Amino acid sequence: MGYVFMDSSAVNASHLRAFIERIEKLEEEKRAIADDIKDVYSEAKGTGFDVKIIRKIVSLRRMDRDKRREEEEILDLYLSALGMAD
Amino acid sequence: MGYVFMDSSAVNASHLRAFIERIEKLEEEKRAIADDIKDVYSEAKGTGFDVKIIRKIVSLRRMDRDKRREEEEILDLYLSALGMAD
Amino acid sequence: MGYVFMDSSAVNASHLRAFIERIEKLEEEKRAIADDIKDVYSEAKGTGFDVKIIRKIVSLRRMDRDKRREEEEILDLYLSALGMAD
Amino acid sequence: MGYVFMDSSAVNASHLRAFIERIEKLEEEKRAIADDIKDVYSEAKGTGFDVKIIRKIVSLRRMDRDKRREEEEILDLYLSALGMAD
DNA sequence: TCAGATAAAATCGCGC
DNA sequence: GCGCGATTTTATCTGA
Repeated sequence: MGYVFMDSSAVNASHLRAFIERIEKLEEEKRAIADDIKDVYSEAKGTGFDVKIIRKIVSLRRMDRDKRREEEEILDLYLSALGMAD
Repeated sequence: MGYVFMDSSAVNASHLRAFIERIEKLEEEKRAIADDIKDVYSEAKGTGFDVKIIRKIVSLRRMDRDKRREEEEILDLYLSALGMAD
Repeated sequence: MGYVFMDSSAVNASHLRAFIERIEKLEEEKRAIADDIKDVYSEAKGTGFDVKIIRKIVSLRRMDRDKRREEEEILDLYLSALGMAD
Repeated sequence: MGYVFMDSSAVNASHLRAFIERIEKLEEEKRAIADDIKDVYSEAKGTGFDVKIIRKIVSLRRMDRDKRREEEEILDLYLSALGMAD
């Protein structure tokens, strides 16, 4: 703000503003990517694919990934419980 | 309400009240079951089981069920797309 | 399991299985009630009510109840402190 | 795939695969940004800010933006109706 | 444009 | 008290 001496409210306000700007910038980027995803679905649809099926495939592949990760986590839990954790 | 002739606001209010009471009753039941679930976890913990592991097992089994259901759904989608739906 | 003598792992496994089954049964019941609640909202909607508003009413009433309960608890604390608890 | 002559199924499969990969890549990026946002909130919290309040501010500012944009759109409509659109 | 489904954000509640 | 997972509420999207 150009002032050398600022009371703590001003510092706070300035910090707060910075946080908010970073968040809003990131949210804007996120929204842009969401739009890109929508575009890809549209393009796929325009090429004759069934969007519903593609969504389901993507969803199933995500579930596979999630399940695999959860299985690794529970393995770690088991090993910990057995005192064999790395 | 005991009145034979009610204007539509009264009818509305009465209906609204009935809906709200049904919802609140159901939510109370739901809360009671959530408490029961908590009790089972506590009991398991008291028997020496690791709650975290049980939660993970329950979660994995739920994922299995979900995945199986999604796979059936996508199969239906494929069959529909091929004009072979039942 | 039909065996008279089981080692502790088997006992453990059997207990664990029982806990998991109880939890899953309760979770299923909870889910069923959640569905019922959704149905009531749908029915209300079909009767011309605004679901969003009903949700808000239910939420406000829940807050009121919680507030009242908390006030009663504070009153109990006061009474206890005064040696006048029931 | 290295083949000059592919039947249409292979072409389809290849196209489908490409769409799915693009979607998954974008979803991964989106998730990464969501994580970044969470990190900023955490950082703000660590600096002593109330996350709930920051969320509310961000939300209000978003509403303002939407409202402003909507008002501009309405203004454009008016101008169009008057044959004064840019 | 609306309902119904899907996904995201915010909130709640638990265990550590 | 804080992260983390579950739940709930809100917003978005798609197909009719």
